[in-house]
Amino acid sequence: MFDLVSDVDFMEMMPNTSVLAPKETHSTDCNGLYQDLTSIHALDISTARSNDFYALSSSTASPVSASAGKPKRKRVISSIQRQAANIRERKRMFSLNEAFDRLRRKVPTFAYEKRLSRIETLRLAIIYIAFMTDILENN
DNA sequence: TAGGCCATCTGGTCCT
DNA sequence: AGGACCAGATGGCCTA
Repeated sequence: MFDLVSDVDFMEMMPNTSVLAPKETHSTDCNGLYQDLTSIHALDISTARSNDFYALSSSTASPVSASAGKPKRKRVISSIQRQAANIRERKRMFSLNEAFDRLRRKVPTFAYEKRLSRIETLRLAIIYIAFMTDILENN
């Protein structure tokens, strides 16, 4: 497999060619990792809120502010709050991946045998934007 | 089997 | 006070 980011020569690319028609993405494969978001959204995070507590950390291992030497307030959360935070984080990562999928569809690729990884997508997008900018500036 | 990629969990920090 | 964001750790899956 060639190095997609470093080997792609955009000067050889022309708009409206098949190059600009990226292969269908695999946004739903990934071993079912894009699980049913409806179930995630259906979860009622609000119920996870309760009489939670912050605690002023008093242990010796408590973090210390980088700027000041005073002990920092350490957040102590219940397991229910932790679960709610996990759900929020999953939703956040899901929306991030959706954005990556949208970007993948905008970035021209060769008939690629596999989906671009996130880092490949970003690098290719950078190159593509630079290429298009160059075209605009030279016209 | 090693390395790459990804999802998930987790705790810390920032922001409202 | 709590949600958003971030980065590190971990484990699973896939491919060369």
